[in-house]
Amino acid sequence: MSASELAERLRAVGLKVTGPRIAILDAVERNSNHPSAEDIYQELVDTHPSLSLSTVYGTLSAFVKAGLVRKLSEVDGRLRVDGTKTPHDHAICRMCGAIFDIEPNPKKAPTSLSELPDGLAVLDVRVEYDVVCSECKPTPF
Amino acid sequence: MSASELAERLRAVGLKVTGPRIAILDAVERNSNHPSAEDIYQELVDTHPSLSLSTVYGTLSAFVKAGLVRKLSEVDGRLRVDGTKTPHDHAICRMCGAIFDIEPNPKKAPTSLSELPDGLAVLDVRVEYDVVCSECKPTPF
DNA sequence: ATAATTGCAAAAGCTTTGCACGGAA
DNA sequence: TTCCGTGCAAAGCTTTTGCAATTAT
Repeated sequence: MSASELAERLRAVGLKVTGPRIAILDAVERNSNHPSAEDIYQELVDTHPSLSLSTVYGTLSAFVKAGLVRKLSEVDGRLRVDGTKTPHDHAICRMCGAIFDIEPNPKKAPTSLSELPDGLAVLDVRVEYDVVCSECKPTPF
Repeated sequence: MSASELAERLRAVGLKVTGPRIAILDAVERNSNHPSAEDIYQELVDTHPSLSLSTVYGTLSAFVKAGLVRKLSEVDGRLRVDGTKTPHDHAICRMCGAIFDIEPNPKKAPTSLSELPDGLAVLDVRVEYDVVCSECKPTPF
């Protein structure tokens, strides 16, 4: 995806277009590895020497809020993001932390008895909705 | 649940029976508030003055590994546990961190379009499997 | 008796914050 | 011009670790 296309996507959600934001959005969407903030920083610091880790954190937070990227559970204490366009489920190995993409079965709810590929032994399943509750929902006026 | 019943449940999963473990298991199962480690520590420290926070962490970790309690995503950077017997989904408010129990619909996979009670506006859905991958799976011998 | 658990303190790790400078609109 | 974003350093929080004393089996 070209820089101008990335810029357009930033504008579309009301974010100012800056060098760091284009670079970070590009990195997140190109990486299918569910990178952490540190991963993204390390990938970009060679080509963007002035980039700082705190900018990566702030930018990812803005992207999540804007819906540009999806946030996974913190895996072993680290934030992980997913910038792919098509939503899917994830399997996370409790021992090594590896993350596998899982295609959801639209016909039934996920259960810990589900058959998963690649010899993945399921210990538990989490289904979590990110919401805004009625208390926090901003009143029109 | 009585102390002897709690002790029995610990023995059943191969954990030694100790005062802190009984107290913590009891607190987790009685609290339907998805408590954090600190929450549990604060609840117990009055009646168990010698209890330490690091013991709560270690004990919760052992309980999760043994399958006695379920682990949620870290909500705003904090581990949360759920000690209820019947699995269910969760809705987490992005603004205030409140956690709501959601009854799963077995007939269809969860989506961000799902209708949720209590005026909850859904921003995203996460489905995550806790697994042991084939690399980490211990070989029989 | 033996091995595991506990509690304390300190360390580690990730993320956030404050503030001054620079850049986008 | 005005406000927002950036970068640096430092602070903040949660969680983990090392170790000696205690406890369960």
